[in-house]
Amino acid sequence: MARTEKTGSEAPSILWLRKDLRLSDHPSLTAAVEAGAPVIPVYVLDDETPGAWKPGGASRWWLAQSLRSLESALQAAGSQLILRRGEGIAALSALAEETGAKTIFFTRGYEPYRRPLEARLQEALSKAGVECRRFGGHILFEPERIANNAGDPFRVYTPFFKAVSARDLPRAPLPAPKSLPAPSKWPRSDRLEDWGLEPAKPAWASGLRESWAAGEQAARKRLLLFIENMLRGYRDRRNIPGVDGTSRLSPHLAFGEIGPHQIWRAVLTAAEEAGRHDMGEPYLREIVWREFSYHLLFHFPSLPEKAFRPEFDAFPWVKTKPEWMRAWEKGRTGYPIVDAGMRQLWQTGWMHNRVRMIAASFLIKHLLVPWQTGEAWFWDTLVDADLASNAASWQWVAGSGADAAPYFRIFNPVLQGQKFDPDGDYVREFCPELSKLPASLIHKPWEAESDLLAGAGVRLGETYPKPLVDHAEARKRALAAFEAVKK
DNA sequence: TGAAATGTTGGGGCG
DNA sequence: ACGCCCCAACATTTC
Repeated sequence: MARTEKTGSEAPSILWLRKDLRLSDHPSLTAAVEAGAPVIPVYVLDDETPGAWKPGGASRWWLAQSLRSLESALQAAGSQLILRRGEGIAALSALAEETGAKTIFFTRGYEPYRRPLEARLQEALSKAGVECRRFGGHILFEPERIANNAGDPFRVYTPFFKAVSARDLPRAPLPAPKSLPAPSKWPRSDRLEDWGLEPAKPAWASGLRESWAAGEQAARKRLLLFIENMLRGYRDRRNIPGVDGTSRLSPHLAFGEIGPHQIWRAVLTAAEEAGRHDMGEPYLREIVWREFSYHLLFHFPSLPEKAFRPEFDAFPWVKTKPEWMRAWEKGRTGYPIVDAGMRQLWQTGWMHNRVRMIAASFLIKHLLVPWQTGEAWFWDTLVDADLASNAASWQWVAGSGADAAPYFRIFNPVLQGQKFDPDGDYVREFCPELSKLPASLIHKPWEAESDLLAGAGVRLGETYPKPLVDHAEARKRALAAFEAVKK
């Protein structure tokens, strides 16, 4: 029987990896292994499929680290990672032909450009006699299966959360296979170094290197650390950017180094063991926000480009001022909490969620720059860049999204700073030129007496910028602009 | 997962 | 003692 021929001439399967760079809790990997044929894992760097959101700079850096990590994990399991570059369908068709593969396994995606890609792949390969087998795993529930009583997708978070909570618990995570059956002959692979995923200037990536460890092992370690030390205090600490109170799992989730089922199960188990059934809820609500974003993107594929509420198409954005945009990007707006956030993003590829809301609100409402412009910057600079979460969150802040913050809800960057960074620790870390200011003034240095500023070594307009816009004036202007979208 | 404007209340100063 | 005003402090409404 062919079954006894472990490494014989049996037709192999291809395991097409994308945002599922892990071995555990990986339904398509498990299915490929259980199918019994040799498995050829492949990652295709596809910068050519039209309409795709190509990974930005920070994501490409992370991807390189993650692929390295995955490669060694696969080797430890007796396998390899094949790297190919090019248009996805062509690359996979070629690989199937080279290897004589009869089946291709993959995890489905929910982005608008991935869905036609998967459909066309299936069409192309079936003509060549190759079977496509598609699995879930990236989110908790398939979007087709979650709907309200009318059969429509949810547009409001709370009912969505209730509907999801009422379902059976997400399935138990799958264990990683001990080993992957290897083909007798491995196909050619690109060299990762030749892909140029990491910036040529090492200075740019040094902050990323210092801040993160990519890969499945690091992801699981972080989850355990978070559950062990931080879950209990999450409700109170999650909004304070100056403390390490969040999970920081977002980049691991974005690349599929860990799956939401694993997180869900681990959090619930920890809560049960602590005898506090509801301990995990505040954090799991955030996981469900991610879920909600994916479902929204699935049902409304234009979410990354177009306002969910069409009346916002008429919004009178200010004609883009490149120098304002540059100031925001580089953390030179003159509002310390905004600038600290934007610098954290630039240096570490990540920004605390509370500060994301403040910085995004500032760009949209104080500077009246279209939310898509900020979305594009985040897409390029975030290591956790994720089309669904990014698009849904920017639209949430803009007020144009499903279940969004009302437009007139305008964050006051001074009050937000004082409320969530009361001692100024966060600002001090990322805006060191302000670090000698007292907490009472660190969020509004322009109100400090000149000798106090001098004593702290601050020269407004030189060492640290004056506010780009006056808050009260900007607020009035934003509210006036809002009149245009009121029906 | 707001902020600011506006309204209300009640204590205390003062003629 | 009384009415009047001022203005925190808190509550409600509006943006």
